[in-house]
Amino acid sequence: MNNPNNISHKDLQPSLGAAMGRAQRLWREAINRALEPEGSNESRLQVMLTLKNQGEGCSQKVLAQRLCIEMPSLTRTLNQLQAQALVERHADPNDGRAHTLWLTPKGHRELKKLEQSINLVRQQILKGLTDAQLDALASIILHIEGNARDLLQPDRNTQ
Amino acid sequence: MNNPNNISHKDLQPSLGAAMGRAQRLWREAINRALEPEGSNESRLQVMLTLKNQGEGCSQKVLAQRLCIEMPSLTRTLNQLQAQALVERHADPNDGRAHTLWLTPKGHRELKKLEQSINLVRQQILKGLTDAQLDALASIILHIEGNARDLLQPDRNTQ
DNA sequence: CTAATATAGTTAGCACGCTAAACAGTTTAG
DNA sequence: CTAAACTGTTTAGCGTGCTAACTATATTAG
Repeated sequence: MNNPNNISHKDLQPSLGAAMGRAQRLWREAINRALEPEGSNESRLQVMLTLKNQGEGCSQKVLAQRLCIEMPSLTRTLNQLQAQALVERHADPNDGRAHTLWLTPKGHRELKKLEQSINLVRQQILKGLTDAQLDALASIILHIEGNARDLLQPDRNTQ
Repeated sequence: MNNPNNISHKDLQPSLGAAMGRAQRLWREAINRALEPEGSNESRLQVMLTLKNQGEGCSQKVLAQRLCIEMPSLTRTLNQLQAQALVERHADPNDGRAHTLWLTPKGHRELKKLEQSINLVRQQILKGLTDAQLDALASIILHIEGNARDLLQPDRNTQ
C-alpha cells in the first residue's frame, strides 16, 4: 500500500507545503471529473453548498467570508452559476449596492445530485484513513492556517 | 490558541480539501513574502533546491518528475531563473532535443541565502506542531495523494 | 445639506498549476 | 535508407486563487 507508517516528515523536507498543494490539486481534479457530467465543478459546488448550509439570502461579501475566498473570485463563480440558472442575485432592499443570493429551485435539485456524486468521491479519496487521522489532519491544517495568518498579519487578517 | 484539540473533521465537512488548499495558499504566500526581497519565490526556490539536492545536469523531463509538476510549468519557471542568470540550460551532447540543467555560481550563492530565509518561515509556520504531528501529516497527505491518483487512473499515473 | 470617507460589487490583469497541440530530434520497422 | 512512431521542449490558452483600481451607493462629519 502507499501508506507505510514509517514515513517521516523529514523525508518530505522541505516540500511538505508542496505535497499539500499536490494532494489538494489531485483531490480537486478527482472531484471535477465526477462533477463534469453534471456540468459542475468543485468551486461552483462549494458555493452552492455553503449557500444552502449556511443560509440563503446573504450578501456576496458574507458568502465570500464564509468560503474564505476574495470577492472577485466569488463574482466569477456566481456569474457561472447564474448563467446556469442555479443561483440568482436579487437586489437587497436595504442596501442599493448589495445583492442577496438565492438558489433557484433548479439549483436545489441539481445540488442534491451533486452531493451524492461528491460523497462517493470523498469516500474513495479518504479510503483507508481512520476518523482519528482525519481529526488529526483537520486540526493540523487549521493550526498551520492560523500560524500562516499570524505571520502574514496585519495585511491578511484584515480580510 | 487556534488549535483546540477537539476539532472534528466533521466540522470541516465537506470542505477538508478546501481547507488544505487554503493552508497551502497561505503557506506559499508567507514564503513568497520572505523571498520577495531576494527576488525569488516559492516555485523558483523549489526548482533550485531540487536541482541542487537531487543532482545538477539532469534534463527538464527528469526535473519535472522530481518536482511532480508538468513540463510546461517547469519551462516557465526555468525561463525566469535563466533570465535571472541563476540557472543555465546546456545542450545535451547525447540528445539534441534535451537540455541539461545547471545552477550558475550566482545561483548557488543566492540559493544559500534563500535557504536561510525559508527555514525561518518554515519554523514559524509549523510552530506548535510536534514531530509526531508532522509525521502524521506527511503520511496522511501521501495517502490521500495515492488514493486520488488511483482514482484518476489510468489517465494520471501515466505521467 | 454637502463633502469626505467607507463599503458592495465588478473589471482587469497576475501567478502558477494544468492540458492540447506544434516542433524538432531520436528511435524503430520494413 | 526512409517512413512511422516516439520523446523532450515549447507555445497557447484554461481555471481559480489573488491584488489593484473603478463604480455606485451608504454613511459620517462639519
